[in-house]
Amino acid sequence: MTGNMGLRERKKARTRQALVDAAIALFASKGYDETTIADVTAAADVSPRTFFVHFASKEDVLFDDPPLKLELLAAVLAHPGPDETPAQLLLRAFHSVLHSDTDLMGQSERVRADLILQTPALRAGAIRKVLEDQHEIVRALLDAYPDTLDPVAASALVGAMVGTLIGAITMLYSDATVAARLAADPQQMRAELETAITSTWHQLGATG
Amino acid sequence: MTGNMGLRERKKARTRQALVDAAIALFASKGYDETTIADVTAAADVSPRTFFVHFASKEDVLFDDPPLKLELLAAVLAHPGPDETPAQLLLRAFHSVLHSDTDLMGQSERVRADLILQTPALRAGAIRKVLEDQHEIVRALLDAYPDTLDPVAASALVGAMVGTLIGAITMLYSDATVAARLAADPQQMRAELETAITSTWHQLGATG
DNA sequence: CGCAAGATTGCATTGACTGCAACGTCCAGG
DNA sequence: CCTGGACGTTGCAGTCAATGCAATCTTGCG
Repeated sequence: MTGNMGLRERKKARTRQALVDAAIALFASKGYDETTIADVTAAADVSPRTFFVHFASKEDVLFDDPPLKLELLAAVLAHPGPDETPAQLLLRAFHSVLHSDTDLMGQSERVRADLILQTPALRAGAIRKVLEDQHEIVRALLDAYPDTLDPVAASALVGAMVGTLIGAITMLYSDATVAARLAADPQQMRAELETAITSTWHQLGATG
Repeated sequence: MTGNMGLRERKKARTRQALVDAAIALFASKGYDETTIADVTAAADVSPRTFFVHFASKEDVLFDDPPLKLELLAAVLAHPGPDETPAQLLLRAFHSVLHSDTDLMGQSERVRADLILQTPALRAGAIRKVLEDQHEIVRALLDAYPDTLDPVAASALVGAMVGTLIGAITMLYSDATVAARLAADPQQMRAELETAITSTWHQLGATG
């Protein structure tokens, strides 16, 4: 991957990475709002104008790679089992992503998560991304059940899943003691999310 | 309410309303990004500086009154019935809000909803507001079940409800034919949301 | 009337973001 | 090898949102 590009592209990738690293370091030490683009570009030793060649906005530098494994999710959604309900399919897709090799509690993930949770502007940006992804999930789900599922129901279903996860994750990260416990054991995070989903859905089903 | 304030406050309120009206009119005709604060203040016949006396940001002028009836929600949540589960309480609170006299599909609501759905910057802002509200709902729910409910479960539960609603509402508004049908009959919106919630939750409960 | 509080305004400044044109470097075809 | 075009980078000028400060004008009250 990285090896077979020309010197030109390697150089470009290096400046991009320098910007990301500088930005995260500065955001973590000084705070997001207190860090200017000029600060970041100075630390990365490039011109301020260059920042916007690589990123569309200040917050975009933090969302370099997608946190959600959309492709994997879509792949699972593409093949519903016989007699599998949409909700069951969604749950199975979620499990696939959860048990893939995604790093959920790595070092840089922690720093990023802290920044996002602490900065209102970043919170909004992160959720915006998630909502965009949500739309694609809905589309994939509708493709899986083209005749039997109506759009509103599909969107509500996906919204419920995403909402459950966001609710759980938000609380897991914001509670300091819980966050510390999770940081110690990455496996714990999977278990937490697992029980959050199953227990929540079970309770929701028992309202009728 | 409006009558017993002095001339001073009435004037201030009038200025504020003039700004809101001018902003919505201009946003609707020219688009949000293409409308500057200077345009709005010129149309409202006040100084540009005055805008920020009334609103903290450009998007705030659209979120003048909260779309979610938080107080009502909190009031219901404060009095759980005996043997009522958290999920049941949440559902009951949602019903209360839905059947209050809130105008869900009024003219200005439609314009606002369209603007928010079409403008990325506004989507982010709306979500920020919803997340703040969500946090308060979680707190109210935890207060209702201080000993038996753990924070992560509560947050996941509320996230599921809010997520379900956002998913349904988004699709209801973005589908043009559906939106037209709803605009004709305001009562329809309530029914639509009602079935979205109950049917979604029922399906989620049948995943185990 | 006269004064204090509050509403509005002007001015200056910061910082995100954009369009444009220039300048250099890399890479391919001859 | 070397030359021309593609591409990464940069500087410059400009727009616009947002903020702090001080001045001005209006309202309400003694």
